[in-house]
Amino acid sequence: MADKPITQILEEIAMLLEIKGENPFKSRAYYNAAKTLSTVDNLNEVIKEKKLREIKGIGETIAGNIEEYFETGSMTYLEELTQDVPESLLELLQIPNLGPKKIKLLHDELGITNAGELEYACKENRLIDLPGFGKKTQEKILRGIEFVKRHTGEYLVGDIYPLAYGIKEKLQGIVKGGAVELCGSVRRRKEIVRDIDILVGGGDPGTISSFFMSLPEVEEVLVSGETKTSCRLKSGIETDLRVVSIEQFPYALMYFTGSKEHNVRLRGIAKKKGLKLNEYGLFNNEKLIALKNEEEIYRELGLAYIAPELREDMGEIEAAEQGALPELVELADIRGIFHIHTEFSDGVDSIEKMVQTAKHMGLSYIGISDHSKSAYYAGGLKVENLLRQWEIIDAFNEREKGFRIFKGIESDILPDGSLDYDEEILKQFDFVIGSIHSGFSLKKDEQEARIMRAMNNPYMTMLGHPTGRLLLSRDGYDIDMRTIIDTAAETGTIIELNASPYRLDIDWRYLKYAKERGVMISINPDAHVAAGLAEIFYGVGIARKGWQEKKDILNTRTVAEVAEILRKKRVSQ
DNA sequence: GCCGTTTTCGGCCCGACTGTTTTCAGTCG
Repeated sequence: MADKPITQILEEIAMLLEIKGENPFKSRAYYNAAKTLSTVDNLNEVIKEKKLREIKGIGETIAGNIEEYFETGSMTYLEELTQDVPESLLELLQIPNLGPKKIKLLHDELGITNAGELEYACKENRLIDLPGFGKKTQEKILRGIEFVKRHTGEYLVGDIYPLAYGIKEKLQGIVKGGAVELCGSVRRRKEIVRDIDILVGGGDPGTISSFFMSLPEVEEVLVSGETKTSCRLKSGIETDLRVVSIEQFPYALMYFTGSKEHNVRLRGIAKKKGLKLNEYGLFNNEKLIALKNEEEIYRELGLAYIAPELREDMGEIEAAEQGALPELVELADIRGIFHIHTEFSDGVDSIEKMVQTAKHMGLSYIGISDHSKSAYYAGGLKVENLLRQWEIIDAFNEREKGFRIFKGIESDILPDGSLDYDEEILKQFDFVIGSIHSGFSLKKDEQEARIMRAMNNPYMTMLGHPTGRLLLSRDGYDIDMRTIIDTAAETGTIIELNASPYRLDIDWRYLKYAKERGVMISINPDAHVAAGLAEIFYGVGIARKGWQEKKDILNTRTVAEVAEILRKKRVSQ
């Protein structure tokens, strides 16, 4: 069976077609097919039963290609394509401001096939004379290459967590009576991870390591020793497995969870008490102080238990000494979800499907917020479509008393800081998320002024994805987040913690400040498909990293409380 | 390449911005 997921193959074909300069709609057909298939649960079955053609967007040609790939492990069409356009050109699409047309020109005129060659060509000033290029473009491309290089070897937690969790589960299946835990940045719930650390306590190291190395996820074995095995997975990420005795497990868990900075502080505290702390134990004159879990180790050091998410040496040790740690919000505290797109704009699912999924998750309300009219690319809602959506929502709320849909919008914040509809419309929403989707490169003071003006609008309930960053691919716009948080505090505006693994924006490093300023946070998945609601999980992880408690989060509140909070800003102004 | 009671052929989302131009192509969202 084939190696790469079929959706990835289809996307690659789409990109190759773009670079080749073929009919753009042909390329889009492949993109669309990839997107559609990524939401099909039992894809293998569908392919086997020859039912691909029944899916909208999959026709004879694409279905045939997919079937060939599944039966033979290769695809003639893809192979033909890569004869003309080398696959290595695809990596150039990662570079900002570089699209298929320019890449084709670079390939045809300068024979460039990868990022390294392109960088060299920039340094040699060979791009300047190409038609459509100039000095600025060359500089931009060079900066873009730097950006991409800075982030190689980094992965989105959303891509890695399910993978890591799956491996953990498999290991758990063979380690009887022992313990298996994910450590490192994954356990600390960082937004970006560089590797996966897995710790096993108990069991035979040889057996466990062999099992790990033989997993289908593994591409190659890098290191294979007594207690440590390192593999590169097919996804490219390095994964370290360590096997220790069950007695060593808590100390090793603490040690391999990190962060390094947190560990350094802990070892310092141990030293002051005349003790020694390392991955094998806490020792008093070489004599092990036997402890059963991390809680006991922290207690022995005179500290309250510090949750993994907080272990960044950003004030948690001092707080643990003083018994002033926060009681962190938990996934189970979430009662409802805002920032949901539906088929009315660029989402794929209906309001009903979203409600159904939310109910299934045990939630008691959702807030629908499709794009506003200026967001053409995302099918932003004209007023007549809004009215149609409101009718559906009103009818639902009338019919079902146990679940509430809040009427909202993700309104573009226009370049002058105004919102996208007249007051007459705005006042009919239960909530308005104001977001920036254009004009990313305004000067810092202009961008801040724009956002601040929007926040001063009494109808803007919350600020969506405050920096607009896309993790590992685009920096956020240039703003001082503290200024924005201050304005949120002054205007009573809620700040979104966008839970999409691509964003995780506001950054957790600012959440503590937001808490100090009394700014309320809403953890929003920005879901464009029903399955996206589950991404709230990543948002809760980030909220915990930012010291957020249940009371700090809008969507831990009951329907009645939420309704009251959403109204507060507009009646107070 | 896909789709269809406006269509089996001719559409398929489109406007802003940038840098390159002298009226526009490419990229982005």
